Amino acid sequence: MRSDRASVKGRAPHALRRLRKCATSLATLPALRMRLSQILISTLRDDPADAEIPSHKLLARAGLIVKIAAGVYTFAPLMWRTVKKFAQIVREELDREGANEVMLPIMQPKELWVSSGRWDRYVNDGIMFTLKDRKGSDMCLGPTHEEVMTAYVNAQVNSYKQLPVNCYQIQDKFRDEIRPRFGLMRGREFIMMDAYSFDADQPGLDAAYQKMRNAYCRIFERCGLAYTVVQADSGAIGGAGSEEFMVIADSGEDSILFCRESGYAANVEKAVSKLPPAPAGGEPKPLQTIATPDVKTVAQLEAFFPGWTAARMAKTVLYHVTWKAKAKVVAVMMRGDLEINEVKLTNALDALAVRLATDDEIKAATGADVGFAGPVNLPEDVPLLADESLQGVTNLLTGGNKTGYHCLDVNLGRDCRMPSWKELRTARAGEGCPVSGKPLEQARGIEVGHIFKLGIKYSKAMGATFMDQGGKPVPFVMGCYGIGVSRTPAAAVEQSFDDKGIVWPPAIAPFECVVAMLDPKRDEQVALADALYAELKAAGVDVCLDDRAMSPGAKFKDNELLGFPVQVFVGRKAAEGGVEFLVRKGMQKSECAAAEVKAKVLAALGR
RNA sequence: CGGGCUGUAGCGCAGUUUGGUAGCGCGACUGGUUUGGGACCAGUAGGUCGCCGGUUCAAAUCCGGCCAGCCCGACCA
Repeated sequence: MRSDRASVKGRAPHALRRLRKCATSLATLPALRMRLSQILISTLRDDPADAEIPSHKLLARAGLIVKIAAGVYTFAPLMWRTVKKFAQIVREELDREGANEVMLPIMQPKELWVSSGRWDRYVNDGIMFTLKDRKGSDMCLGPTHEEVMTAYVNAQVNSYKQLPVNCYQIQDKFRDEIRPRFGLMRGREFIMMDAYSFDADQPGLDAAYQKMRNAYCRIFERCGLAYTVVQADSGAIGGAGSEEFMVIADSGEDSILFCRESGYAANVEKAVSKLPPAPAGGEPKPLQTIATPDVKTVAQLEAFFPGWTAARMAKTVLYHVTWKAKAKVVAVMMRGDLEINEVKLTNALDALAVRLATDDEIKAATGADVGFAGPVNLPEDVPLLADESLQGVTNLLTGGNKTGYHCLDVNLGRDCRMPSWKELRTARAGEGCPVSGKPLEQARGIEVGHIFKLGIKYSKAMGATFMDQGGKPVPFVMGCYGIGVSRTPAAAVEQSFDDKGIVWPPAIAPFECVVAMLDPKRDEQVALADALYAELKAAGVDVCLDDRAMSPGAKFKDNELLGFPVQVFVGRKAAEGGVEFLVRKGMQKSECAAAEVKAKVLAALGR
């Protein structure tokens, strides 16, 4: 090796030496300037027709993202700078916790997914992009990387002495979303950081999880985002816990409930609440069946039976439930004034999926048309679940299981089977916080991060084990952790914009500062702008020089739209050393002397 | 997967009802005049009207099929 190297160098081929001579010496190159005139920027005057939410409109109008297909985008140079800056923050904070950055393949063989048992489900759900290679072998584009990472670590780690291990990557992900929308928020190709921790036992996992949680908090804090950590549904996987990091924004796809008093916060999919009890039904009365033609909804029943409030009614909703090997129609009872949470229902049944039964399925299962389902005389083969809110409630009003009839004074267990009690209710704003009892508040959130205690689901399925101290093979105890790397900058825009355009948080702005010469044909403006650029650059500011030939008005508008946090305009007062200074957030504009610029920029950036 | 809407120049749109051989604004290009809030004047280029088929002397326009995109539904017993 050593001698090979030396000899190659010593006998460099003639042609290679010539090549070297052609290269320009670095010392003779002019100082590097980030000039906007050399960066591909194409802002639009109008909002694109297909954009709905502010971040999508603004990112598209600023030319920062360009759609190539539904949910598939090109990142323009300035946007890519932003994404790279965010990715770098993610890297720094994960590395601080001892995680290892790797790069896993996007294209993956079917066998890997079969080994974890996920191939059929992902293919049937249509969420995975699949393809065949020239030999006809099935491949897929990774929607997530548990399989690859588990296989990788399993192959490298044999002993408990090598644990814990935490690896992550920042990589393109592919999911064939049912409905791609909102620009970068829900794309079919997107960038994600996914990390996976491997521990010997549960306490190890708990510690790994906590480290990641801390890192995530630092990441979103550094970006200047208003975010909250909420309890999240952990899906059919179960597990000890899962939390989501939510950026608060009106356009968020998730609904969260929270309490200022106790700090309780949860995704509505998971949230629980304290509920005012239903009005007392009194001592059990005899069951009655009453003709209620065309009365099908709770609202109609309240009108039909004056005095009966929805809280004393029990609606019976029929669901078509799918498990791995079977499917069935299930009856679910809920207090009339409350709503069923389908995520909780799916979990309670340990099912793959639930959906409302069709009219035909309802008729087949209950013998009655839609609107008249109830527990009384419900066929034995239809499982009966009920929400805990109905527990102990006497003399209920329910459907009669017969078209055109409802039952009054139904008492569960007496007039029908005793249902299986579950917590199935959707918590709502205004109901009591489960911790403090104070009314819960509601907000919309954009999920930018999700951390998850996986346990041994994948390691067990895939036979990924290490040798413990007793010399026995034991499955890894895993955690997985994701951050939407392309989504988070979009969420930042969603949280920070005004009528003039984007207002980037400094930490992830394409540039922290722009120095714009309003007339690049005037030597004194060019010279002053260039000097200020050099001074700011030397002071560690990520600055660019706007030397584009445009009218002053256009230049103001363009920079406002692009949203650089600090903007310095060199114009007609350049000869006297005067410039204009703009803090984009709040649009505070002032004039100052060139000599003050550096201090003002650093102050505006909080340094 | 259902329901609705849309597809005409790089972008935003009109024209389709009542068929007659394609237009507006922005943008682009050339020349000139400009230079503090998306400048002005003159000129130029750019469109198989999403695709395929049908009706017709004639189709952006009418009919059929397909494709693409967007919005909504997925709390109703």
